[in-house]
Amino acid sequence: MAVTIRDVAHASGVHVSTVSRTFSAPHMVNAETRTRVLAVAEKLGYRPNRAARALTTGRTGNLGLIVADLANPFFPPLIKAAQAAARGQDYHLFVADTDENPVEEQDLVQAFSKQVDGIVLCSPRSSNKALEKLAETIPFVLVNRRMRGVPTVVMDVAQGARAAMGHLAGLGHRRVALVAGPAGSWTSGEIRRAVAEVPGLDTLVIGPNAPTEEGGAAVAERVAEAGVTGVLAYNDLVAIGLIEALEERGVSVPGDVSVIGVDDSVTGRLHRPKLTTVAMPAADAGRMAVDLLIKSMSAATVLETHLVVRESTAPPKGIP
Amino acid sequence: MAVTIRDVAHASGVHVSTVSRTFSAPHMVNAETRTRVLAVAEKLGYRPNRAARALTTGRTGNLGLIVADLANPFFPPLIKAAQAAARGQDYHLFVADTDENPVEEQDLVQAFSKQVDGIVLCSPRSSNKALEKLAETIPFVLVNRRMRGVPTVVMDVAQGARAAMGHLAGLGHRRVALVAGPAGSWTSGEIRRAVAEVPGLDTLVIGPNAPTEEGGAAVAERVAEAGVTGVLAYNDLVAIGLIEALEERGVSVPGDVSVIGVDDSVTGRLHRPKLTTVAMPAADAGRMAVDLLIKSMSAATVLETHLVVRESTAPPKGIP
DNA sequence: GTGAAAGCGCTAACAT
DNA sequence: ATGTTAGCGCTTTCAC
Repeated sequence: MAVTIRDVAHASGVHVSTVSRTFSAPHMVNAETRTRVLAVAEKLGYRPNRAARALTTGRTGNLGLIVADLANPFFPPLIKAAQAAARGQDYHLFVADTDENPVEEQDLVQAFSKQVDGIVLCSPRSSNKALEKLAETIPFVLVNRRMRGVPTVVMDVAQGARAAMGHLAGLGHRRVALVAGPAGSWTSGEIRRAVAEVPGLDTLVIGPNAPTEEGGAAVAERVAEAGVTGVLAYNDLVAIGLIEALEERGVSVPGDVSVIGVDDSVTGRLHRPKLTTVAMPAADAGRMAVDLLIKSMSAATVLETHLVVRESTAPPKGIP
Repeated sequence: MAVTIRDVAHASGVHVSTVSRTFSAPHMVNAETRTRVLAVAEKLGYRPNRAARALTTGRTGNLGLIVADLANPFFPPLIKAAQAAARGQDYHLFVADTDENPVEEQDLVQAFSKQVDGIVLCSPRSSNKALEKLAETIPFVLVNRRMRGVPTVVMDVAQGARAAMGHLAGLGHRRVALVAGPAGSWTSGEIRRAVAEVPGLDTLVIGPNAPTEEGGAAVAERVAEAGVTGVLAYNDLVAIGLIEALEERGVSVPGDVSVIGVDDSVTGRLHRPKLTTVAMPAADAGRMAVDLLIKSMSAATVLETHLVVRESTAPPKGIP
């Protein structure tokens, strides 16, 4: 068994509460007692048990971040930024991956719920109903999913999608395809809705598809046979998978078919041909989500009051 | 405040211990009491508090995994495999990123230590001495770092590095460079040692360097001026950064300089020219590390006994 | 099969 | 400034 607060108390001849205070409210304990306790603690290798502390204080000092797929290059920049924001406010950030599985997603929220103070849920795949239930359990912030009553950070992908389709139209394309993302994805829905509004384009929607290279490769056949000359893919991975599979079939990109991705990931930048893509402010989203989470967790927002001096007050009589 | 075991006990007219048993030892409670308790718990939305449970049982059901940089494509496959292995044995896996910072690394181990049952520490950057101290706190398994007394999974990168240098020698290269990795990296040390043994090659060692594209790009000048015709880079990211920076300077790859990476990451496969690289069994490492960790945590390994029948036993007298 | 009670490691009033 | 006491939510003897 590890060394506890009690061992330290014994060894330094003070009470447990004094040891406790030495760590959580140092200014409340006599300087020389403090140094003695600290020395003993150091010698014994004492480490406060944060889980036990959380039991009384209700605060763990941890945040959770849940993503659909860590291997998707969209997420690392978001995670890194979230982490930096968390560290800057003295929180630790723990990450988990749902493998695109809604059940696992809900399970992970539960698993996190008593060990973190709040959760950032990125691109959730669960239904709104399921998310609403979870929201009662623990504070969370959603990224790329809009939901009534839950703090949210979304990226205006609709605007990007319209720009992408506009770019294709401007190049002279008329018959194009949208290779959509997975079923539970809010982003994919946004893109679908957005492209429907772009005039002058005959848009075939293909999907839902897995948000991976495999997902893109799997629809290459249909894209090649559909007679489209332009494609907007759900994300860079899908775009790349599609491009590679098209070229295997002798369809050249962008010679025969133009392809646009979404995310502006490192992967897309390194691919050849260099991928035209819709840039997503992932790092900003990560940072803001954490800031929002921490803000939403603070017990109450304190609004300033100010004194309005009118005519009901005056110096007491006798004071000129 | 969330609903606790006590609320459920009250509402279902039994004692807390019965509710506790309903969840942690269902067979010890009467079937109809159990269904009643379960129904009430469901209605109230009761969730066992795993942190509180951990306080008495000493078991959290969580594992931690710490990596130097989530954005390095080497890690996601490792993490995914580790996660699958953990889920398969009913553990949750929480991931954290140290940003290549040894202090942060130690800090994270501490932060994890009371909320997980064990930690997989991948490519640690801390000193052996620091790691030894941490190893007393909590069970952990090291990946790509060898240390006395700590379970370890390492990849035989030395053999891969020799093969890489052999490949260059076979192609006729004589003056080559090793672009090494960061200071704390065991892998980088292994590679350095390995390449020193390869005969017939005049090897310039450049480093330590950051294990990123920037790290590779930063040494392009030196590589170009060193008059080497072949390079082994610490990893794929460094190799790619180097290649891009060389080509910007008009040095063609592999026309003027051959470059080899390490990791066989997705990123390397998608880059053009397609990267020659040393494949690392990252997924295997992730899976094995988790298996090893769980095995090392089990209180004791139980060895089978068997009965050896010799001559000291016989039927009782009177039984023919 | 279920209840009573102690205790996991820690913090937070309340005393002194 | 320090000690006392009562829990936080849960499990686990020990009785009955």
